[in-house]
Amino acid sequence: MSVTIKDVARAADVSVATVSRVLNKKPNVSPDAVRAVEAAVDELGYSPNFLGRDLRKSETKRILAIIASMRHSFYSDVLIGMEQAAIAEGYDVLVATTHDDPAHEMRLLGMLFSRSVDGAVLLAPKLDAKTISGLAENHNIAICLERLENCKALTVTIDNVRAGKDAVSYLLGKGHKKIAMISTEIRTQSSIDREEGYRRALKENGIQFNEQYLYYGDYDNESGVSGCAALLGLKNPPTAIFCISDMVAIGAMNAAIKLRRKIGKDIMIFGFDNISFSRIFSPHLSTVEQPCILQGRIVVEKLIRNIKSDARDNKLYMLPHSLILRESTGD
Amino acid sequence: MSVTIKDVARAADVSVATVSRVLNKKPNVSPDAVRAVEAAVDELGYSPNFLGRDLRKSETKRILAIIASMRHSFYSDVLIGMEQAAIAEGYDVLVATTHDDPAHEMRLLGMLFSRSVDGAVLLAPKLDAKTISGLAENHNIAICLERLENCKALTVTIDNVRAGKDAVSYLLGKGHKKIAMISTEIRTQSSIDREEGYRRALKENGIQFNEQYLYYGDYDNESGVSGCAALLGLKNPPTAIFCISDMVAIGAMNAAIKLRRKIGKDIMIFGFDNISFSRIFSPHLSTVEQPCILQGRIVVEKLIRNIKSDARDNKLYMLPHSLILRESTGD
DNA sequence: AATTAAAATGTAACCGTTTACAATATGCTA
DNA sequence: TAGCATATTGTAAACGGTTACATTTTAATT
Repeated sequence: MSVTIKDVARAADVSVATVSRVLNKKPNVSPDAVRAVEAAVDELGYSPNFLGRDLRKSETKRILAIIASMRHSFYSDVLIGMEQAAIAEGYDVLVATTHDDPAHEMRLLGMLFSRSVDGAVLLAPKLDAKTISGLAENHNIAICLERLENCKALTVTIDNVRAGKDAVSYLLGKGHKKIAMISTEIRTQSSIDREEGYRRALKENGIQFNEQYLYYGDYDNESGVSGCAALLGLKNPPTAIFCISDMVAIGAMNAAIKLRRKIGKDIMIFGFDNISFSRIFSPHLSTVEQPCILQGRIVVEKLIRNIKSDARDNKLYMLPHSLILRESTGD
Repeated sequence: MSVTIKDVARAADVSVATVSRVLNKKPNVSPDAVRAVEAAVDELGYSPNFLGRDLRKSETKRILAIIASMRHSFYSDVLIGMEQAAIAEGYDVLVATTHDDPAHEMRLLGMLFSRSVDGAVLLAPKLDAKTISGLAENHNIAICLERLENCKALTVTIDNVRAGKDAVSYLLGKGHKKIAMISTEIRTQSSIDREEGYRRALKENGIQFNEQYLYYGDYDNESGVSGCAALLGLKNPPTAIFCISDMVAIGAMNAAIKLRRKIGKDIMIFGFDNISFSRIFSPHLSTVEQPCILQGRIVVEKLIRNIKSDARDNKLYMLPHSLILRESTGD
């Protein structure tokens, strides 16, 4: 059917070993042989079957990035970082989506178990810590953009407690005392951590936590709309809202505008992620920026180190975040 | 090192053939053997090495989707459709990004040539028609979301000429005579086609094409901003603008707002893609919707059919689009 | 020219599966 | 119980590469 290394060997009148050596640019092969092989390769339009190679070498030089969906655009930057690091080491990055289904996430991890890839990075996993911990003992798994409590697996993320605290502290510093938060119903660790940061900032400034100021939704726009509407409808409404994501923050701004509040004046809105829309939407959104590209680069660098060595680094790495201040907080 | 089918065979006290039969649920294997093998598999934590299997069977049951970047969120829906069709046929879909670099696109196609995947779908390819035509002769390649002039490769897209014509005709139907278009500098076929649709709509309604009304930028927000500003700055400004993408349209709306035009009244804006932001942004955007999920599903169905048979279907399929009318055209 | 080291090449085993084919075990019929 | 069909099992050859090792060729040294 398809042309193999044997066909090339025959055409070039050399052995398969020589062909392999030429193809892999190994030393100790004569210029004549190189020419003959290259000619045969062109002639026949040969390209090596990686299944054979990968099987023999027991490595694929491929890393799988497992993401929930392509909707969330900041995965894009993480991917860029992952690819930079991967290409530098001669690896390729493949992406697969779980559509928020832990079962599908597990199915995709099957590519790792079946040795179709050398390692996998879970971007914001849906599987629980215990499961992943177990798998990470025997496989090259890493987690990025999220941490899992009590999960012994290589993890690269930011310090969401600090990030939440920084954002809220900034609002406090501007003199706000009535600060609300729109968080998520789903208890991801990043939400828990950002909430914890919110609480700590209040506490350290001697402000009593107010149950009514904590609204639960999801990461999407509609949650921001309904959350903001609910919060501003309170008898004693907040003057600032810290949102779990930029999408939520944009929803919140839309709701505030509809209620004729002057954003950045009557009401401050703080987002999280610094998605590209946060500076397209008017007013421009203040937000927390994660170093996405860097996280991607680091996680792949460390994962590849794990793949290459037998000692497994399964530590937690937290990278620095930063605040981006724009119109929505009056800046 | 790692546990193989031989280890399982030894532990279950059967031959590797029997293990393989159990694993693949082949008939004619005794209940005893099934039990023994399953016990051994659990015991040893065995999972089959697909490199071996794939090599032997010369198939991977994997399809690669090659996209420019994850920035453009509507790829997400196409992916969903692709996965639906793939999973129904027992295939997996992997994604890889080119970052708009044709060389990288070619590198990724290498996964196809090296038989690491059974087929590849190019979502909006950057390689030229001739190159792809050549490759498609010997490989299972398909194109989606874009067509290439004179490219003999399986293609699934919409009729962009009609789509452009429909959008502009709608504006004409509302009585507008001065209709501009913001297109792209880069001559992708979809841009060319949508422009052609724009021209045809004008022509059929007896309106002279006005060079000044055709602005060239890219697919991003900033092009919309500068394009709209330029168009509205003309001595004889248009009263409606058809934009090559929703991102551009949103930029255009931002510019129009800044210039204190009432969108949907003083100026109509029409987008393309129906991205989720088009109904979040205020005013809501009128736009052309492509059947993304359907395109994904169809392209994979047909690609898998090609993979399974030896006859190669390399025709062009155009799926129906629709107009979504919202506030930005006064609806 | 003989000796020897170095360079180039080839042979064949191996990676982990699947599967054609052969061999054995089982059940049924007469 | 022999004879035969059928069900179950095992053996070994692929699949397409890489690479250790053996072998041949070439170049260098005397």
